[in-house]
Amino acid sequence: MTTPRTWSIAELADEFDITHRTLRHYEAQGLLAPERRGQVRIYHRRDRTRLALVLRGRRLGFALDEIRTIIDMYDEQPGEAGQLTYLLSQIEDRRRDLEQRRRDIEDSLRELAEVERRCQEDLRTLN
Amino acid sequence: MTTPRTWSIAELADEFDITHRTLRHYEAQGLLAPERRGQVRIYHRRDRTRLALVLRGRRLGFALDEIRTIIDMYDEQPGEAGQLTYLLSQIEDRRRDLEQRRRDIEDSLRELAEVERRCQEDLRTLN
DNA sequence: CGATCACTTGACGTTAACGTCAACGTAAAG
DNA sequence: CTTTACGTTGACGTTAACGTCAAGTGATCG
Repeated sequence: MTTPRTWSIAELADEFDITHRTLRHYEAQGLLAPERRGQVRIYHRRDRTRLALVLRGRRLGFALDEIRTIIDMYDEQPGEAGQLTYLLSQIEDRRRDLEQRRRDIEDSLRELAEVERRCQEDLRTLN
Repeated sequence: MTTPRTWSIAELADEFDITHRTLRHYEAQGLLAPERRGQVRIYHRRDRTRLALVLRGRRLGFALDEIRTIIDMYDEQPGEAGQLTYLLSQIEDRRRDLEQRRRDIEDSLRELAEVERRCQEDLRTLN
């Protein structure tokens, strides 16, 4: 039997190319909650996964507290029907947001391609 | 012959649901450069278009100075071959960035769909 | 002609997301 | 046993992107 792997703060910081300050900040914001061995933080695979989600949210330009509510949606254990329908409405909001972003991105990519085309054409006429 | 339409700061702010402060801020950052009739700003269709690009960049989570360099890429009139190849490399960087974001978004959408599915299943078992 | 808009500049305030010390604990290594 | 490495908690600093006054200007309306 193998003991499940854990990480120190420096190991996680290295792997994801962030600082320990960032990790402590995320913890202070309630995004992570690593185990404590005395004073020292021990990150489990679960923390690692959450961190990856946080960083993806960050790449997408979400604020940290938005990210928290999103992530909390994922591993919530919902009880009653009211909470479930509320969660579903939240999901709808998120989906709309993400789909708007996707449209924005695809528009941007199309326009980039157009600029690139003109660029290469200009380059050819220079030769 | 119809005179081309222009906008006041309030009209643009209303239309795009931002404040005049935001518009002045974008101008201070070099993102917009409306005409001046005396002291007063007159926005032309060109400014309107740039504003739309800025706001799209903002929705995508870009910083304002990134947005400026991106937008400047669009309506630059490049002369020599060196600048053209440099511009092409910039375009490549942007494209990579945007494609990463698109992947992130599609992953997020997939996971959202999964959470939604489980939610609706839970709802059914409650009935 | 005084009031009311719509607009202007200037300057300081605010929030988020960390950066950057300072000062301390602790465990292994020489 | 002291140095070194790695970790910890404050606490204040910084930057971006505006918000929020305050105080003034110019056109128009009754």
